[in-house]
Amino acid sequence: MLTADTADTAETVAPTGRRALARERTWRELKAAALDEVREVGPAGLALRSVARRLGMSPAGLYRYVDSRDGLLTALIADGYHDLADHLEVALGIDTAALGDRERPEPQVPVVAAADAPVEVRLRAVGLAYRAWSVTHPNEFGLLFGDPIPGYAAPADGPTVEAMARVGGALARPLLEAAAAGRLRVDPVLSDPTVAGPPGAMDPVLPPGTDRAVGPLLLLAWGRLHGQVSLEVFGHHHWLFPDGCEALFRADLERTLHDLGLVTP
Amino acid sequence: MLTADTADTAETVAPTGRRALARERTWRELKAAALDEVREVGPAGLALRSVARRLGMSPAGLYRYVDSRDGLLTALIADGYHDLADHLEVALGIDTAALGDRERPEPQVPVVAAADAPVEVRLRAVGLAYRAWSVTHPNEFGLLFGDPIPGYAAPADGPTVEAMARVGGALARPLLEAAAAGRLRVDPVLSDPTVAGPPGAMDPVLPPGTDRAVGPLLLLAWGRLHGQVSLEVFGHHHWLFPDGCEALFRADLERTLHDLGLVTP
DNA sequence: TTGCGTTGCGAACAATGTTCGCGCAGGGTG
DNA sequence: CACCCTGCGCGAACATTGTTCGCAACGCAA
Repeated sequence: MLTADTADTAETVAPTGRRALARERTWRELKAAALDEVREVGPAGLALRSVARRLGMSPAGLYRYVDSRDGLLTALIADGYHDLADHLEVALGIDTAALGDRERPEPQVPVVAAADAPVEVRLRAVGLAYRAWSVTHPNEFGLLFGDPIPGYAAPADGPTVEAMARVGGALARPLLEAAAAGRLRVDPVLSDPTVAGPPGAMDPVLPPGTDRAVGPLLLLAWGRLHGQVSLEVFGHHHWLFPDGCEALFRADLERTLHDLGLVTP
Repeated sequence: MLTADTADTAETVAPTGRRALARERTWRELKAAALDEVREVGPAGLALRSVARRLGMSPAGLYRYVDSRDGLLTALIADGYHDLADHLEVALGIDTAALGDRERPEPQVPVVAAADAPVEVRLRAVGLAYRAWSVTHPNEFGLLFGDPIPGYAAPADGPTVEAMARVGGALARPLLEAAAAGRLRVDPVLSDPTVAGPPGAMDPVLPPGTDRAVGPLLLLAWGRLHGQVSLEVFGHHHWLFPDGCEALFRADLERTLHDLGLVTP
């Protein structure tokens, strides 16, 4: 049983067969219902019996598709990473490589920077898209970046890390372009082996052979974006800072562009 | 009933009386047991019945001290903010103003910068202490900064915001000192009213009359610290970056000092 | 001592995740 | 075309959780 996972993770075999199609459809409906519930009550409030009710199904019936509540959550996490990655790629003008069962490419993002735009414009676009997705999907953001579900560690080959590698790859893309164009000012501190890590780290995100300093630079920029967004989405900025969150985010983003040497003061 | 809350939030009346002392003691034991459980199984895994078992109490008995599971969580959140603030203040050489029932000032932090140290040293110290506490208290970090508990909004006058204001105040202190010394380079973007917010925002953290740009600067620096720490603690950095987290954090911190004009390249 | 407020307990209720065994229908195989 | 059998869904059940209610015991003040 639970062939849905294999059909979802590795889409090697064609999902031919009438039965497999029905299974796939209800599996999608199940995830959609669960995602609706997460949107309403948050990741911690997701109840299997409630999504069963939405589907008009028995609670036990769900276990033909899911091995546990946490398993459903990890499936939603993987989908969430893919959704975020789709948005980031759209912001970069990429037509969302290899979208499988999720049908919708997303039109509206604050800034879209085509592939021939200058790198600073592209980095700005992907940063703003990161925030825009997070602010408009707070509960999914919590699902992806909030408390990890207790006792769970993502299997290194699981769909979760592959999906997360996609968002890392989208964030890295402008940096790689800048590095290729020689426009990236690399801080000597970041090239230090203790910072850059062993060669081969970041392999799932960065192509092999890239400058050792790009990895730390990516994580540094990502961490900055993420910090502002995380504090804002979880209500820590908004608490003492009602309306300036986006402006503050833009200011920090600009500062980061400057730190990377991509823009002159 | 539930006089413990009032006795805990406002310690106006002396807790005289033999009974009040016993009540206070079991209330502390209760919070300690709950905190132990949070440390072991995470905030989402905290079970009232389990802490009741630890205390050798009936589950119903807990409700003489707690109005709900979420109420207990908010009490732990407030305590967590205070604990973090204590660590930050210790790193700044302040003797942890007004510690009430929590008895322990904390000796070991990576860097302690006395009040007469240069501001950049002090800001470094508080930043490193922020990370050190978070990394050594991952589940409490998740409690404070992870998913907000569903449907809960901190009451504006509650103990939670007061405690959080303490950590904001500790982070702000070096910035205020730098501003007072005229050493803070203020980005004109950050003085813009749309970024700085209405006058009077950040009142619980910053003393009135401080430069309007200090608030955004604080949130900017805090967001940077927080982003790196959050990604690290929740396992997103560690996943593709085994050992360089502290070095990366230090690099970003140094970059931030530079952005603030507190250190020359 | 008497009385009252506080404290704790046992039982109970609703809701949750999860398992087990059964029926049943539909699809691939003879 | 007929058959079997695989997969799907269900009902019931069990353990565990948060929470409430009424009752018993106890400390403290009058």
